[in-house]
Amino acid sequence: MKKRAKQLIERALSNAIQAGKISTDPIPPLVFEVPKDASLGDLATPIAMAMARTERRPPRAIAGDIAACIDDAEGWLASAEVAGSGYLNLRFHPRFWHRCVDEVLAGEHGPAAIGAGSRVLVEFVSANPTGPLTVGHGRNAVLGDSIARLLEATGHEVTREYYFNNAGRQMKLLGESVRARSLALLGAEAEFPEGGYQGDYIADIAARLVAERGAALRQETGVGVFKDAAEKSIFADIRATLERLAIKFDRYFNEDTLYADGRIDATLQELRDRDLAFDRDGAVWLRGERLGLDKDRVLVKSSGEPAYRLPDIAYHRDKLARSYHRNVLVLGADHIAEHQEVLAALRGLGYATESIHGIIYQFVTLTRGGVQVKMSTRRAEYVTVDELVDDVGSDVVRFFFLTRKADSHLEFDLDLAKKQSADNPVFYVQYAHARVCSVEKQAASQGLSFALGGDELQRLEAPEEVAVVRLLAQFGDVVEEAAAALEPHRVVFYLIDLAAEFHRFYNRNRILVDDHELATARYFLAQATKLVIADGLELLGVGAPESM
RNA sequence: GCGCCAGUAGCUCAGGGGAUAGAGCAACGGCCUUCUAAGCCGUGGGUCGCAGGUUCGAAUCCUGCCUGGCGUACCA
Repeated sequence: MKKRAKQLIERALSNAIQAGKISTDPIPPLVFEVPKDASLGDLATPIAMAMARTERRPPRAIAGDIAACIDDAEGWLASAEVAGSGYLNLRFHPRFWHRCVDEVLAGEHGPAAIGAGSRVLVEFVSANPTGPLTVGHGRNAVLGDSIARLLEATGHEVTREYYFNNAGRQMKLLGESVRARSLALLGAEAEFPEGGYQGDYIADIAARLVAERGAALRQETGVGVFKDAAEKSIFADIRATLERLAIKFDRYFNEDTLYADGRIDATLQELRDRDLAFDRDGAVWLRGERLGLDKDRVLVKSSGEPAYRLPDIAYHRDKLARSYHRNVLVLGADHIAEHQEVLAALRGLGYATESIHGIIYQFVTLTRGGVQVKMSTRRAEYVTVDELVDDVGSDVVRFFFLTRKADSHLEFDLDLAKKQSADNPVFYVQYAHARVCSVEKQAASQGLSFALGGDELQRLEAPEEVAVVRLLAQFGDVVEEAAAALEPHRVVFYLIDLAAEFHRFYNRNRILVDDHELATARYFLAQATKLVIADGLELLGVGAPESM
């Protein structure tokens, strides 16, 4: 919708310049907004107000000149009026709306391929394989996957990647925890490690291992067998959980490969070569001040083990070497500092980091009975994604996580999600889709069939009918803007608006009326709505049920 | 102390230079002999955290302050 308006006004502006009516150079950005009050028109631009100063004329006069220069040969506009303190308000002609419905029915309503030719890596989840995915990981997973869907829908070539932290101290601790539980099952003395993982899943893994290997485990001196079993088991569980949310990755990048092929050492050496790393107290440090950080940070602990940030830097070097046009990564708010360190180190190594877009989402607050629930994976105090999906289903979980922008804290009220799931707006949107399907069934059972032959859509004259079309026409704009901003929540709010307009239309008008021409017009309006809702829900990874 | 994010209706949140600030939930009152009432219509509800500043115009941008979350680990 905005695309058409933009073409018209851009041409009007150049006409006005040629006619000597406007001299501002350069012209300020041409933006359109949908007026809150539909009586003001379908689209408005404050461009004249933005030029008032340089033109040294009242905005209304400038807007009038632009309006007079509009060359609308195809007749899309019904009017272009100057309003308020200098808005130029456009109102589309009914034939424009009919065209929009036609486009939806023909499947031509989607966003433009603004990302054509652009290769994008989306890294998300990247949870350590030390336990089940929790609510916080759920937000990450759903956000990342929906961002990837938006990018794909706008023509980007997307790779979904999970950075698998299967190296380091936490994994060792995980192995020790399993070892302790296993030996206990075999009746041997085993001290549970300090700060070890206490979840039931550890005992389950130990039980399976004992069943498989028996008493031979008592001879295991290392932790390797236990760690490998735990990693394999937990990884399988994580994958299964993600699949329940309809999330699949194209690639799992294993952290241990960075150790195996020497890239950790190579990265450290390059940092040293550039004097960005130095030794102190038996550890190797990243030189903070030179990189614009507030202090020095440990790269290699005095124990000889790299701290987490060194492999992270090496991993990002690998990503950049793969030359994606954009590198999106989804991170919890607790990783902000680390993200800044990685970016600083990369710049210090001479890399351009403009392609990296970190989406930092704020924490999920979990409340139960109005009281906040504190979570800790190690103490096994958490609510898992699996539990949520068990209780309310994948659609509700996904939709819920996407109804807030990443910057906002998200309160997940467990009581509300579990007991009153029918109040969730996801049903409101899905219901609109199901209602259209119901109308289709009803029509079929009555032996009615509809076809668009010519002017039927002209019968869509009621305000609530036009209001639905106006929203349908915005779908492409919304998806493009959501993809550009990497903000799936825009699609969520759009769908709620569209569902609301459809329900209003549905309640005020019967679709299958005796007047066949009118019934045809309404039937296809409903069809178009159904198609757009299904497309929108698909972007969110939420199903569009045919009946509810 | 420093850094990032947030503060908008009773609650949860959209809007993030532009027209009279919106939605859902909660409260109250209406609407099913007719395509799904998981719906619709109506009513009430606001110092947009506070104070300055920039601007023709500020919930929106800038500065300071207050409150909350998260960081500020030789945890990841």
